[in-house]
Amino acid sequence: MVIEKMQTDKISTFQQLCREKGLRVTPQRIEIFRALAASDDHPTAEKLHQRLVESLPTLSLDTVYRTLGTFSALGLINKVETIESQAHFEVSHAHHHHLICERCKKIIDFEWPQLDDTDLPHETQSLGRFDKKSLIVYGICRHCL
Amino acid sequence: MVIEKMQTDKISTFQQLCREKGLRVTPQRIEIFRALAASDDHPTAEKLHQRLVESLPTLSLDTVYRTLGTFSALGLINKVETIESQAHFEVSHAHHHHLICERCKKIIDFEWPQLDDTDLPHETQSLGRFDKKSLIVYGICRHCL
DNA sequence: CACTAAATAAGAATAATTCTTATAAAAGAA
DNA sequence: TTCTTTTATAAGAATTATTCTTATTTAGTG
Repeated sequence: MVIEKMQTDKISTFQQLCREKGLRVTPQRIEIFRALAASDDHPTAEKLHQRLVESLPTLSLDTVYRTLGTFSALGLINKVETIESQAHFEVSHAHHHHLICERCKKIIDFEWPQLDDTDLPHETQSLGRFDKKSLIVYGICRHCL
Repeated sequence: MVIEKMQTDKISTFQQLCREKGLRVTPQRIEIFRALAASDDHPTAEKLHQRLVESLPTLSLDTVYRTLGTFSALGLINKVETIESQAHFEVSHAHHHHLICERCKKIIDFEWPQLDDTDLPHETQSLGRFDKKSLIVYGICRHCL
């Protein structure tokens, strides 16, 4: 799978992936993807832009937004939803969920295959076809406790 | 519990609740709460305002935002997080999760006590104290199928 | 009824994101 | 390679969602 490949060698297969999807490989796209893949936090577009202007001084914030949107539409990255106004992003990898610290707003990934494999309650079946589970668990992280 | 009371008779106990919390009972607050309690969708602040200007022609959008913020801080209502930019709101009731139709963006409540009662995977315990689970399941609703 | 603190309306301000347009640069063809 | 076509970018304007400022109004209390 594409996603699996990304995990083992995120950057080197990136150009390949773009071509498969019909996307041009631009320095901006490479750097934005690289920066996001190298992030262990879940940066906002703004934050990524701040990090990237050092290596690409002319990079516009709009390009970061546009590029993240493109990647997200193709499933290369995910938007992480929080209560906050700014969207957070991450490179796609094995399906996972998020812990969010209510104090410092840090977002932590965790996997829960047991949840992924559990069927929704029976009564939801009549409501439509819902499958993509996204769990957010709020609390206080270790550092803020 | 307060929340339980709300379910059985949402409006009539509302004034009582405000007083307990030290909030003044204003026509705006009553109407905003009433309108939200009467909603079976999960309206945005903007949408609520549109509905309310008919009965309260001078109501400002700012007041809707401010009031929803106040109610939310007190736990009377919840902000529902979606990928979209606008926040959605609902009156608090028994803890529940959300189905979101990717096509029409409709938000549907469902309960899953089994999930609520399940402990998080063991390895999350070292990361902090996380308890409030909020599950969103994406898919296609019955009408859009 | 009068007082005081809190809430509101109105519109300005801010923050996040998207759009417009002219320029630049990938990818493919010659 | 060079040319051509098409897509992507930068810059800044525009839009959207939300919050702030300030003057005015009003709920709660004595």
